[in-house]
Order: sequence, then structure tokens, then C-alpha cells
Amino acid sequence: MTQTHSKSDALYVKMRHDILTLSLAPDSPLRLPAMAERYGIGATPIRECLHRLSTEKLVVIEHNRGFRVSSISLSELFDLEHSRSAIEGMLFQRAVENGDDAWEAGLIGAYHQLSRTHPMSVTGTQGDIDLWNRRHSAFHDALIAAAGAPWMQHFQQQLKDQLGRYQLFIQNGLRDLFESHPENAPHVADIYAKAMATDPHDDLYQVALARDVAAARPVFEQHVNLSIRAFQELSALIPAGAVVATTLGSTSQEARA
Amino acid sequence: MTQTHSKSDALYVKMRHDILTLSLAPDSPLRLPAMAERYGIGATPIRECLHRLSTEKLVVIEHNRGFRVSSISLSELFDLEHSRSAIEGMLFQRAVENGDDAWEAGLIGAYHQLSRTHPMSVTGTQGDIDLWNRRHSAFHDALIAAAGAPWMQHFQQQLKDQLGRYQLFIQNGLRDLFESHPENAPHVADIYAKAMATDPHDDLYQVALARDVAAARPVFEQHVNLSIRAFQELSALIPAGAVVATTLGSTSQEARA
DNA sequence: ATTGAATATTTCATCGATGAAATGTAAGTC
DNA sequence: GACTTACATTTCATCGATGAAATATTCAAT
Repeated sequence: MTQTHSKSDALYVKMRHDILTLSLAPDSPLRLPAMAERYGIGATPIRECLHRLSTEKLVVIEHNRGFRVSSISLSELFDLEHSRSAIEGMLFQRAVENGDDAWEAGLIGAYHQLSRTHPMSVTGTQGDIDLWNRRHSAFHDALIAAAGAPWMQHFQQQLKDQLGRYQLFIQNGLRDLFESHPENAPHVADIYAKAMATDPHDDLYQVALARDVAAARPVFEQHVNLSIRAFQELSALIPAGAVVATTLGSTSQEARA
Repeated sequence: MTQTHSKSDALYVKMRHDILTLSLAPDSPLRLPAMAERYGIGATPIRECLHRLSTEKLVVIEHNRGFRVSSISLSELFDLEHSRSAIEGMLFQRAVENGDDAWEAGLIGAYHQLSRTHPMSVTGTQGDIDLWNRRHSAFHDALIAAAGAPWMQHFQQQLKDQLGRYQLFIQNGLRDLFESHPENAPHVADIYAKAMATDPHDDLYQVALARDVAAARPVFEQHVNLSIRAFQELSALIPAGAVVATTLGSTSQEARA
């Protein structure tokens, strides 16, 4: 009973989660015996699961050489952000157009929770960061909940998941950097915090409740541009482009080490 | 040598093609023994392949009840068209912005081929229809070839493939209808032909070569709206909504018969 | 000591087999 | 004759085994 998921479905969810939370690091090889061991199941279901994830671009297959977690790159980060800007912006506009009372209610609740959460800071505890990530994600979900358009929602979900992986990766990278080079901390933290502050979300919230259809898309795109610009600053202003370059550029080498 | 594809990859391509060309009909069950027989391979690779296709929404999995080809519906058709309008429109705009000489050259070639192809008519021979479908597809690919944005291109490709299946299905349905109810033929053919004529593609072509960035998106969306309106007319004007309803609505029943 | 060839080991891709779940069929009861 | 129950068949999900490909290791020769 209550067992609508197969064991194989549970595996899929778990493994996907492990990739998105970096428990399985980018670019790391996924050997069948090791995976079978890790998840306590045979190699056949593991294989099927990996094939599923490969069509989501979370895993790559090399013939006769097995599977590995998809690597990450700065260029893909920007591509993902730009795509999200376009797709989520369009969904936001449609939600503002079509949203009903239930949508408004959900949005008000999500906003309330986000605004009462300590503004995101990379110097916070892991628990604080996770909480903020969750509520931030919930707020964005609430924004577009009334948009309909199942296929666009599907794409948006994929982008959001992919970007979540990058965001975690960057948060971890920054935290590591603070330990090794504390002198950069204030400036970097400032850039990051500015993009993640409450104010920009405030703008979205106002547009949504005012039902300002015309403003929806531009304001949303402006919101995403804030993140994009923050990443650009991080990769440009830091000595030798250390932060993002180290964090993102040299993944392949590091993973092998 | 020359064998960069695994046997499993070839299987994936073949099976995907069979679904998109309706050789495997919507909603029809995909039994492992039958599939293994059909493709001359064991059940294990078949399974892996079906899992891949399931994350593309071309196949659905029911636990302990196997796999089947995804069904089609009128509402999904409209959802796909609207999504395509948004995504491909945005890519078109970016291509007009960024396109270089090679892009222009490819576009000119594709347009030339399309314009010399007999305008699409459901009453044509199968060869004519296939040729037009191919060139039409190539023209649209050429339009957005210079847009960059890999993730958006990826999504666009998925939408295009899904819509190709619907288009084939509708073409087949209309042809069947002509045989059973010839009196509807002229009107229906007219609606369909209008949406698929050369003129609307002419507009896109002009905008592209004139590098009219501002016009790109609206003109493209207008272009897709033509198709959408054609389908709406077909489903509304025909007695008892026969065409599209018969064609799309009752798939499940037919497939079982 | 480094290179290169031969060998051993690992890991993959595919297969066939097995138990479990679901479906279809036949018999027996009211 | 319709409905339930028991049985047989089909089909799935998972496993372990096998041959092939790739990687790692050994050892000899320069």
C-alpha cells in the first residue's frame, strides 16, 4: 500500500538529489559496482536510472567507458541564467495575467516566509543557508504557480534544478575561499548578498499583486540580470578571476586529483 | 571502426524515430518481448532506451505494467505550440541580432529550397508531403541557427520533435477524412494550406535579412499563431468537431481496438 | 631509469534466468 | 446467466553470469 513508487523510482529521486546537492560531485565518475553498493541495489536498475538522468543532462554517457556526473562551466551557468530569465519571465507574466485568489494567497505566504528569513549571507551557518535556499525557491515557485503551460513549467523546473546545483557549488566555493583568503571576504560577500537581498524580490512581489502585466517580464528579467551581473563581477573583479574560475573553471582537474 | 555509436545508441535513435513518425502509435503499449523481437536485441537495452525516452515525455512508465507511447491531446498540442512560439521566437530574435554571414547564407539556401517546394497540400503524394516537411523543418532550423543559447536550443528541439509527431498525426488524419467525407475536403484543405503557405515564411525571411531585431519576435509569434488558429478552426468549424477531435481526442480507444 | 610490449584486472554491455506482479481464463456457486 | 474464486499465462523487475572493451600492472630491454 501507499507504495505507488517502485524501488526504482525511489532510486531515481535519491540519485538525482545526490547530484543536485553535490553529494555526487560534478564530473566524478559513476562506476556501476560502486553505485550498486552505495544504493544497495543491482547494476541493472542503476543503469536505467543513469540513462534517465542522461537525458536531463545531469549525467553523461561515454560508450564502453561508463557514466559520470555532468561537469559544470561558467559559460553554461550564464546560458542557464539567460534561459531562465526568458522562460521564467514569460511564465511570470502569464501568472500575473491569469492568477486567481489561490495564487495570490500562496504568493503572499511564500513572500512572508522569505522576508522573515535572514537575508542570505555566505557567512551564515549551513542551516541558515539551506533555509534561505528553500524559501527562495518556494517564493519563485509561487510566482509562476498560476501560469499554466505545462511544457514551459517542465523546462523551467529543469533549469531551476540545474541552477540549484550551480548555486550550491558557488556557495561552497565562496565559503572555502573565505577560509583561505579572508581579505577578500567583505567585498565578495557584499556582491553576493546584494543579488540575493530581499529588495529585488520585493519588486517582483509588488508587480505581482498590482497585476501589472506589462511590467512583469521586464522586472523579472531585471531581477535575473542582478544574479548574472553578480557572477560576472565575481569572475572579473577577484584577483586572477579566482573565485568563479577556481570554483567553476578547473573542476575537471580538481575532480581527478 | 566508424562505430562511435554503441548498438544501444542506434537503438535509441531508431526507436525515437519510430515514435516520432508514428510507426509506434500514440498510446500503444510497448511490451518488452515484442520490442526485443522488433529491434533484434535483448530486453535490457530496450528497457534502458525506454527509460531515456520517458524523460523526454515520449514514453510513459507504469510500475509493474510496463511502458507505452505517450498519448496525444488537443490541449497538449496548443501547449506545445504556445511554448514553441515563446522559445523559438526568442531564439529567432537572438539570431537576427547575432547572425553572421554563414547564418545568412544557410538561411538563404534553406529559404530557396522551401520556396521551390510545392506548397504543402494534404492532398499531395506522401513523397511531396515528406519533402515539404523536411524543408520546412530545415528552414526553421536555419532561422535560429545563429542564436547560441544551447539550453534554449535543446528545449526548442524537444518541442519541435513533439510537434512533428502531432503534425504527422494530423496530416494522416486529414487524409483519412478526405476518403471518408470528401465533401469537407476543400474547406479543410484550404484552412490547412493557408497556415502552411509560403507567404508567412516570406515574412520571417524578410525580417531576418533586414536584421529587424525589434520585429523578429512579434512576427515570429504571429507566424505560430497562424498554425494555432488553423487548428482551432479545424476543431471548431468541422461538424461535431470531427477532424481534430477524431484525430486527437479518441486516440486511446482506437489504439486498443 | 624510462619506454614499450605483454599480461592481469577492472569495468562495461548484454544476455538468460528467476520470482513477483498483473492479467486473462476457466470452473463452480448462487 | 452473472458473479466470484481459483488457476494458468503473460509480462515485468531484478539478479547473476559472460564475453568484450578499456585500464592498470608487470616485466624486459635499451
